[in-house]
Amino acid sequence: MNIQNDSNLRETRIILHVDMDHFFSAVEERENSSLKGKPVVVGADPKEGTGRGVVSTCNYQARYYGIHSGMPISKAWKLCPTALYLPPNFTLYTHISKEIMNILRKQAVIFQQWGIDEAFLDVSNKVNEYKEAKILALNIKNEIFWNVNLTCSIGIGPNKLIAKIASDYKKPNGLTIVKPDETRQFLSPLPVHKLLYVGKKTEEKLNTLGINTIGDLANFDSSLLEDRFGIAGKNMYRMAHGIDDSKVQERHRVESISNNKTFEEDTSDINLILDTLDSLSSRVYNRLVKNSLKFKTVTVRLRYENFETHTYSKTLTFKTGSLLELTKTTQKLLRNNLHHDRKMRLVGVKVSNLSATKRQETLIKNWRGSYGK
DNA sequence: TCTGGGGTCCTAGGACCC
DNA sequence: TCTGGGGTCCTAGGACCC
Repeated sequence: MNIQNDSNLRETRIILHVDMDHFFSAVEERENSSLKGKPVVVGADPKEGTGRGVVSTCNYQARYYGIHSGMPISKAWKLCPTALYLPPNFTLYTHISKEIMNILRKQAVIFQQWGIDEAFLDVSNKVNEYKEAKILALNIKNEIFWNVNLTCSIGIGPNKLIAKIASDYKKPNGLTIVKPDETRQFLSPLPVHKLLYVGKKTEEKLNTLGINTIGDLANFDSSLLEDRFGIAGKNMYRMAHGIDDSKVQERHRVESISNNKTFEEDTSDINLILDTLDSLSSRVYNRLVKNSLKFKTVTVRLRYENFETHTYSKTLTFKTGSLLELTKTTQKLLRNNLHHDRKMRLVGVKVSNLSATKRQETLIKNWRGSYGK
């Protein structure tokens, strides 16, 4: 692999990554000022320490107690029973997210939303140097604060990877700039899990190879990484050298629609399981209709009490938008694969292999027509 | 610790076609 | 009688993201 050849490309772009600070709990604090200064946890109902589910987001006061997103809500309760526990209000968060994304989209022609509260902006055509990019970032922070009264952290770098790691470097309300000639120094001491797509499992495997920091990874034998991790190993090695050619681009096509339900208590009540499956199918169907989509593949997800999870899918011979077809298929998949000797923790329904219905095709055609495309 | 819900992408084996 | 090579689609599982 020739690292040198890529440096020209990577030095031509200036990318911003904008990340809202503890978004859900920040919104809750904004809506109710009496929460300010207190530990706030948004997530599942803790039920005095017996609740299931996890922490979605928590503010910095709650983090002081060791609480973090993804943590079981029962553990959060043990760490801080006096924190304020709130259920997530997705309707509100989605509404505010749209306001924020509209502000950001106006700042960059090349824009990509990433989750509900993050976005990448390619501002290469808008600013000439990092000094200008910094001014732009400060303006963005001001505009967001002025309009929605929330703070964000921004990272600026020569590609998405660097920008993303930089936005996480100083929080909350941070601004971190990493110029192309500073990337190596910036990345080197950071733990490998800071890299995009290096999660818990990959980090463990890397640690056993004696790789702990991104610097360790950059100095490791690239062909050995490729042998061990395949394409992912190749990408990791490039990332460790600060190289990332991926484009900032908005994705609009939906690949799948799914709904899952974890039972309040693990159950072997077949009627409850079937009723839940049907209601999940209906919810998925409603979203299909709303988006004018048809499906071809149906997947049922079963999770047992020991957390063992299986997925079973069936691809139909035709595309359909029929609720009857969906419920028939999910019920069949469930009946053919259910283990009756174990209690069920979760069931899920997913549709994929999606395509537009006639109605959506017409809408797209009209939209293109009105824009002269 | 006892693990949500909504997604995307990748891998690997097998069926099937030419 | 023993067995190709390329391509696509399907299925199941898994890692990762917010």
